[in-house]
Amino acid sequence: MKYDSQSIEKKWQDYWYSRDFFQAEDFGEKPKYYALVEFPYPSGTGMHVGHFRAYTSLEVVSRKRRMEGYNVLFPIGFDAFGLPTENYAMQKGVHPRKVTDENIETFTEQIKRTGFSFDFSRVVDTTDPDYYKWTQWIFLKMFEHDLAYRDKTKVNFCPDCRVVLSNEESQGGECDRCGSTVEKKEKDVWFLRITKYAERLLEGLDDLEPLPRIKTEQENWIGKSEGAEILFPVEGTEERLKVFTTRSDTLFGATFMVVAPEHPFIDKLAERISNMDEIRAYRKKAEQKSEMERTDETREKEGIKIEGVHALHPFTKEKLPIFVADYVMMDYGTGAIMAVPGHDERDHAFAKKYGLAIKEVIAGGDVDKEAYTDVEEGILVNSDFLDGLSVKEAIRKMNARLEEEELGGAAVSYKMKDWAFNRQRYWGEPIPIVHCEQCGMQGVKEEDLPVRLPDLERFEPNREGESPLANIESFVRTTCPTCGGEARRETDTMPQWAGSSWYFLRYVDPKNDTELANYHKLKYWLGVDWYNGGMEHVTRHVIYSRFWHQFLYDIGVVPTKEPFKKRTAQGLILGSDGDKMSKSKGNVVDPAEIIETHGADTLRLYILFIGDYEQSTPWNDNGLKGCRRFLEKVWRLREKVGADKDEKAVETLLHKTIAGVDEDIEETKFNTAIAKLMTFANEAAKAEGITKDTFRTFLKLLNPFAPHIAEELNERLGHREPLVKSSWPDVDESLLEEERVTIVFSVNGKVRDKMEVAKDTDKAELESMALANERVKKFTEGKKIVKVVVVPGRLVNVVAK
RNA sequence: GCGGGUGUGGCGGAACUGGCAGACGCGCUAGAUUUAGGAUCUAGUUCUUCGGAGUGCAGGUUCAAAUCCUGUCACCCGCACCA
Repeated sequence: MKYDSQSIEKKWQDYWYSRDFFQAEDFGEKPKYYALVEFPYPSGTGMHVGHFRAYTSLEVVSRKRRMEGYNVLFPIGFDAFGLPTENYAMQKGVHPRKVTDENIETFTEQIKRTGFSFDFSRVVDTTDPDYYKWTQWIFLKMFEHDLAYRDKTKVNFCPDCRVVLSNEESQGGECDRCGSTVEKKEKDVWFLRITKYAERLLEGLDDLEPLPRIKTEQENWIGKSEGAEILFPVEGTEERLKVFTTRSDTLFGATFMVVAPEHPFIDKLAERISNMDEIRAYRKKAEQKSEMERTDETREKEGIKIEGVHALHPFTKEKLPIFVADYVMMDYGTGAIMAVPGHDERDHAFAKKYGLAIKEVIAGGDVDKEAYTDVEEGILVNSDFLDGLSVKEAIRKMNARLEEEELGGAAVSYKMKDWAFNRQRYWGEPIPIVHCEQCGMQGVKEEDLPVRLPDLERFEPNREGESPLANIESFVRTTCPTCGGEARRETDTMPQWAGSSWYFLRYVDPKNDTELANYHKLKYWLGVDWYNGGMEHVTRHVIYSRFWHQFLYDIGVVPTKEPFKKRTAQGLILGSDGDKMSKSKGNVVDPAEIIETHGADTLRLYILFIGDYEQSTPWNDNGLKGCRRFLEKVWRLREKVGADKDEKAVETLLHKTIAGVDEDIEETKFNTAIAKLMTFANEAAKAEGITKDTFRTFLKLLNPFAPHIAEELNERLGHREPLVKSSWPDVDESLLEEERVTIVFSVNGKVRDKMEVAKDTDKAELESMALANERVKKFTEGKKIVKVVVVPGRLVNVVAK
């Protein structure tokens, strides 16, 4: 009978899904295992092969864990708020709710047709009021703990459309919709005080088991740098200009100061500044510059001297000119720097351009020519009480001295900024805040959650750059939860990151309507044992969820400090032309189509066999066919079943395969695991016959990868117990050892001959065998044998001159 | 610029702790089967002047290097005037 993947797959999917085989059991007796994959954004185009690559890995792990006797939680859900749905709704006039529901249905169907063993009884949808009620609840708690606050920022604003644009919508300073030049508009927006958690987010990385690069990426994002803050008095005023520096040792080399254009110090001293007009013009120019322009490192650094004010060196009392320059950023450090041209390259270039003094305070280079930045060798000079010290010692001494004299002291700065947490859009969680003229900003009462999104006909933002919600009087008008007076609702919604920052907690207890999840259930299931997702999410998404989790831990809602124990990331699947898949290039592979033509098992297998799991790799239709051929070969393999006893070679190989497949799965080396299954199938096909037990063991190994065909063959073999309920095979260590091994004979490191010998042949014996070997003799002829290296079980190397 | 990663046949990729480079798959070649094609099976497939040479390139350590060290080039990812 032919291998009919379509009917087999349908049959087993019905069987599994109708019997709840994949439902996780709360407080089950078995050891728990929580495998988590990033939930998808249900777009209208259906699932992408990237989704499949992300899910098949932990799908294999989950199926293996169940066979190993674990109580596995392997959930799925939908991160369904977001711009694409809203834009689609705007264009077509269909409500985002309807679009979302349809897309979720399509995704669910595609997932089921692949045979994934998700627990479908725990599906979450971030746009469901029963879900976003808790997203809002967490926000309220953060608001109560002063972690959510409002502040002004500059947003991208299109003067023609009169809407606020995201960075993606305003690339190159032009509005995505109408092409007008985007303006920067000052606006009150919401921030989450993630910087308060910077140190803990850094520390917690030690408990995560990530790939080294994931860890360094998170460290870079947090961007901790240790240095000092120093106060510079401003001559003739009470003002003191605060700078952050990592090189407080070079303080005596500071010859001027630079402040960011936005620095409030400029406004404070406006009256004393004689060239304020010039500075205002420069400011305006800097403001119009896009981030890209301002951060273009090839651009010559330029600035403007502030006339009329000087800073004073805290120790020497020397007058230091102050410049404004846009290469200093307001949101890093203190927005002001002391410039040490002798020992900083940027400051050096700046000093040369404006003819400023360059002072050497660390001996070792020629500071007239270039900045000397070495911190290992240099010795302090021209630095009063620091002379003769190394850089390290000088920093320590200077920081202590600064503290003593109340001029500053050691300080830490983080690159990470607070998290801008709102959008002027409809399709997101409403921020549960009420503005009352009497009481100010008030959180909505817990019992009034969720603040539901009102039904809308039109989704365009209003003309002042506010969210479409601002147009709905019935939504906006409310009463103050504190004084009961008239009040207005906040109309901004949360960004897409919100719902995805805690979804893995909800899977644990998805239907709970009195708390986000029951504490005892969380205690049973957390932490997530293995979390897999895209490389592009390993910084932001993982940091954001860790931040929320740490906060929830602090207020006693979750029992673990960190949410995830292990994080991996799959590489991209490129189009067969080696380019990123995109509609415009026409190189997109549609997984739904592949399932129809080749079958789900073939797709599952190929997507893991395609290459190194963490590396990006191009799609290849022929490779896909190869996987289908392998399954057909396995299908025919059952004709070999019936031997009473296995050939010794088959038996050994089987156990090697068990050990190898097991290890490879744990190390995310799925491609080699599949290669090992192929090797076994090839050998078994060559044997006279194989036993029924051996074939069943092989099917168990295949089962996590290609469960439909494995179940079908298992059943046809006459086994009553389905593989989904069977146990993972054990390795018989005694069978792994082969009795005979191949020894390589080499001369001067070059292989000259090979020989099969008994495994336990000793060193002396191997050496004499090698020296007696004809080929070895030929290559050592006329030479003197200097040395013989014997590695038992592997090789003999004869060194001859 | 800084940090991380990767470089191996025609292609995707293997190679434990330094010990037979190229597993497995694709593609290709020849043969069998077939009216033919497809499918399947068998054999072969790094290059080669048959001495050898060969893991981006140039050195080094070692009896032995894809693997360790130094330098260098290319590509990818992240961050980026970070004080």
